[in-house]
Amino acid sequence: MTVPLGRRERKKAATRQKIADTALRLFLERGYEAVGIRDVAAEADVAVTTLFSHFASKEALVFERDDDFEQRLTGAVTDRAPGEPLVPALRREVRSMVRHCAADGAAPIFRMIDESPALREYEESMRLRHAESLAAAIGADPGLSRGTTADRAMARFVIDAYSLARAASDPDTALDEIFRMIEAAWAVARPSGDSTGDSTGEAGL
Amino acid sequence: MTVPLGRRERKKAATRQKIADTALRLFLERGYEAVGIRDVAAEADVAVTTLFSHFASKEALVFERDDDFEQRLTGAVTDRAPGEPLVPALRREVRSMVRHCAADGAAPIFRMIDESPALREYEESMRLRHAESLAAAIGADPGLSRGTTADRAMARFVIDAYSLARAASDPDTALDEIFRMIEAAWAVARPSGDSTGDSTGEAGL
DNA sequence: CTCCAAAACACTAACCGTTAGTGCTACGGT
DNA sequence: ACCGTAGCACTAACGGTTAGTGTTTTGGAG
Repeated sequence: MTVPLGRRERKKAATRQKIADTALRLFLERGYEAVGIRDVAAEADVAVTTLFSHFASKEALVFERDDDFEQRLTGAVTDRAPGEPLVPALRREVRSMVRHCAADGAAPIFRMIDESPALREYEESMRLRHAESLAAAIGADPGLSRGTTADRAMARFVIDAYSLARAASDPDTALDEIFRMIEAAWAVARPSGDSTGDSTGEAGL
Repeated sequence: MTVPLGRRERKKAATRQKIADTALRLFLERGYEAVGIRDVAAEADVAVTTLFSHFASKEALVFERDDDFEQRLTGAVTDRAPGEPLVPALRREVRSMVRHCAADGAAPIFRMIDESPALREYEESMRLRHAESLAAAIGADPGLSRGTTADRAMARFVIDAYSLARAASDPDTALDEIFRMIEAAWAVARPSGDSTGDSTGEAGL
């Protein structure tokens, strides 16, 4: 577990990285839709099947580092300062993510995403998966969880905030506004019936 | 506009309906993924290109009547009883929609959707389009709109409620819980900066 | 009624993302 | 030094989708 990366794994990682770099370069040069999988494979000097053994789909080439996003979200919940309330921690993290999208280095990539329906669609369904993880992270904290349904709703709202803020002309203001709404929603979240299956004995109030 | 449908349009509509009916029948008989476009076209006795002139994609065959969904949502906003608040009207409409999904007639279709990743993904991105329409409907009512950002967030939350309730083991309870959160969120929605680009002279307060 | 422009429809052939099938080769553990 | 595994390659195909082209149907104008 202590990173005993052998030659094989290093080579594999190198191949993966080479494919991702090549793909991103070609996409930015010629446009996402104008570049075919066969082009990327040829330019990266690998077979098409090899490319698909590293990436599940063409879109996945663009969101190579999407695990980071997921881990930052769940980390904001699990690693927050002791006693810190949930919503501000999430807001801080989401704000940082949104800003990163507009940073000089990442901006062209996100412009490309916004211009391609296929990529936008892929990103949204990726975010939905992230929401599931976030909901699980919230639900795993006994002092936090307010029932499966409320946790899931919360996670969705947070993802919505990210999505909407990124698309807004003034992301910071939009984010503040949406998180004010989220804060209010979370404040009243308190299951009444809770027939969601995980009756873990609500230690509420 | 008073339905002066000529023979041509009637024939066209009939062809479209025949394709949709055939497709749904085949999908339910053999499973969505097991049926190819060429199968549907052959069974409906049309050319593949004709099929695609009526439906934009294979998935669209399943969600043939998705306009209804959109219009019911926006209608719940625009046609609500005078003086009725927004949130209860939306909750009523969404509840009715969720129940319809579980009704005997529609249940097999929605089970098929839930079992196919392609269909689930398509549905989610369809809902996102519906959310845009809903946000526009809310924004179009001067007595309702609380700014572009809040309206959009609200629309997303409502779509989330639908999605989550449909997946919940007890949809009715889940819907109540989420809408309690939505109600609270809407209550605090009030733009402060509002530099969302459409500065149409905010008649606020 | 006749003729025209438009639109629906058909057919072929292909494009593109993706996968199955089949090996070969190089690496890591023993 | 050896063997099992896993990474990689290649061919060929599948399935959704579209371009290109030509034919039929239809509603409307004269």
